[in-house]
Amino acid sequence: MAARAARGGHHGVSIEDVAAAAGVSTATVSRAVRGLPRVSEQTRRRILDVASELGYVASSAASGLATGRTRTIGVLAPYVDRWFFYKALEGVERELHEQGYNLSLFSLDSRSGERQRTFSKTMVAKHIDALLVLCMALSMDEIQELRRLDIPLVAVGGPVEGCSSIGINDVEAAALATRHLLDLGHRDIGVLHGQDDDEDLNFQVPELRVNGFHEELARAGVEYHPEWEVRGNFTLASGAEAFEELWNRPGPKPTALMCASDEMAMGVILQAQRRGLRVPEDLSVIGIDDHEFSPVMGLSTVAQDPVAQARLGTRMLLDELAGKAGSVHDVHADFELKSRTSTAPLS
Amino acid sequence: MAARAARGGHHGVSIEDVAAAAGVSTATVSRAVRGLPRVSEQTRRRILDVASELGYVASSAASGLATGRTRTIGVLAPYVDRWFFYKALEGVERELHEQGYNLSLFSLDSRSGERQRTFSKTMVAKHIDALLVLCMALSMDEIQELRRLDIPLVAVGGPVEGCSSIGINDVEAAALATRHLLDLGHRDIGVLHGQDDDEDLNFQVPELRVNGFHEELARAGVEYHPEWEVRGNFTLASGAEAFEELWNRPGPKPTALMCASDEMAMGVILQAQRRGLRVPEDLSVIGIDDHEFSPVMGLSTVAQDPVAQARLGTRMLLDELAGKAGSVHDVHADFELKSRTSTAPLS
DNA sequence: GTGAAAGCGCTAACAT
DNA sequence: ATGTTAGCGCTTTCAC
Repeated sequence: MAARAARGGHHGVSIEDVAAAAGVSTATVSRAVRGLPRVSEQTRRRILDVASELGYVASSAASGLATGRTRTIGVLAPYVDRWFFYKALEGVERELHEQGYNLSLFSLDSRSGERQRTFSKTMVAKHIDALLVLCMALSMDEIQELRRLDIPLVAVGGPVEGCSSIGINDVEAAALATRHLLDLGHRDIGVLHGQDDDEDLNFQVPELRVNGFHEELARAGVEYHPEWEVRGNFTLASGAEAFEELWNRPGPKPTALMCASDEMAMGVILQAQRRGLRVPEDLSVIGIDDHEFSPVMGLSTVAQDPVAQARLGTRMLLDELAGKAGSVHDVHADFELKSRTSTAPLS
Repeated sequence: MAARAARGGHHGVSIEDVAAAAGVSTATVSRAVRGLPRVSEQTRRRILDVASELGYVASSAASGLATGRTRTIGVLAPYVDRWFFYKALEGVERELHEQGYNLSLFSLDSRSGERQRTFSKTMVAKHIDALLVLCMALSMDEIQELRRLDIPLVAVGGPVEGCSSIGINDVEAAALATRHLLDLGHRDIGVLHGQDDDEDLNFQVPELRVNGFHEELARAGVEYHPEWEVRGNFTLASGAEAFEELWNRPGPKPTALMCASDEMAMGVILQAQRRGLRVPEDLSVIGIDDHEFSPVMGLSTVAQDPVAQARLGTRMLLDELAGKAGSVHDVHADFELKSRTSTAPLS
């Protein structure tokens, strides 16, 4: 109570206060509170007691200045209000706080003013010990800037040039989804792309998924219909619109649709039903992701786990910081077919 | 290029490097880079040039230590992977980065180990200049701890004892949803609660929404049926389960259902359709929130805007930090009925 | 096992 | 308008 009046600062108990109250030097307090050796158990306990009594918490600014470490890692993402991103964010957060690290969020999209993604500037720089990049579409310049930061870097959910990344093999995942449709006997299969005009998202992912689709079709010797190819931007609304566009085109319709994301697949299903089509009787639909709504929607999908991917990426960063050089490396995350009720054999 | 070799530090250009290169003192550099007065335009420009050439960025630890300010504000939330939360987070982030502030995320739920929500400890403390609390259920002890931090505090999306908060009037919002159903002629109305066993979420919100429902019913002189009251936890899955539970109960069924959140409302609709019910012909359903899926689902709802609420809360915090005492205060955010196709007149 | 003291890089009086 | 200097609170040799 009275202790804090001792020093001038109106705010915050310093290490000196603790040292004084415990009758030791600040060096010893420092060792004690950080659990370092070279402190007798007896003094350590006394110091810890005094510290907690005084409500002492080390100033991160001060220790950051002294050590050069902030115990904060940054997350760079184009959005946070989209499935993969908020899931991954949750994963990073959990892993980090289990290790006593802080998470600093940088969400930069082209919406945010003059596209002044000055992240390596005032923002990211000197603030964080490592950086995790979530499916950002980065220009070469931006990547250069990031690398110049000279801190551990890892990408999650989409490759970044010259930087280890963890994520599923998008080509294979899309191929698996496509194969599922083929296995059910479908031959007239359309595809809903994931990319539209989104300049923030990692551009490779959508492309890779469509490649997987094409490859699998080719492998099966099934004809590819460009007129059944349509574009969306990963959102539910875009899925609904894409369906509309596809169905408004003249000519025959596909019996199955492979969508580059669950959100779009759900948009397709909803819009199809509104148009009086039955899923899966009239149209089979499969997605990629396994959104939390998918089980209830009965959406068949190729599931991936962003939380696990993000945790893994975070752990690599932390290991690297702990001195285990080479901890950060490329990893292909698991994915798995989940067959539900939005897909059925061709009747 | 060669400049960084000048000093011992292998990492990072310091203010001294810039000062030396520009032929001025560190004090002048400090003023110049922060846009403070008392620097001639000429020297300022020279310093800025040198600084950018050297890639100088001030160490936040050092300036934090010197000023006592971190230019970081914290966000405390039970989840980040749920609608209100990721939307609000997006809002905070945008507002913050426009002002050159950083966002530090603390997501604490009872899942995270031994419920050691030690936020006021190592985590939050000394790390942030202000804190925004997102619909957290806080114990009295925890609230005490937070207040002891002695930094500006604001709650968004649910009242926190002894702390200004911004959010919609949940009672009125629920009443509005209920009134919509009444106006359509419905008299047999069920309600889907928002709370189940969630100890992390702010407990008041679910309760308030149900209160609004009850009050509106009473006001209209319509009988309340406890057997049409069922509980969920704000998720889609819980909505589906709740519908199932409700419909499995013996006795007559309601013709309309007021749900405490859109996610649950969507779960209800999906499950109802699976059971062969038509929405809205056989059952009208209304939610609260206006989830991004709701327009496509045709879900009628009482819309609120978490992004705007979060931005406002953030701005208040920033204003308070800027010295405008009293900037943080209670605000009731807007909400609005959006009538779509999940509700229809009683036939 | 413990203490003294020199920084870490910046800011804020206070000179000039 | 610019420079000097004394910290901010912690960590970390290096003595003892």
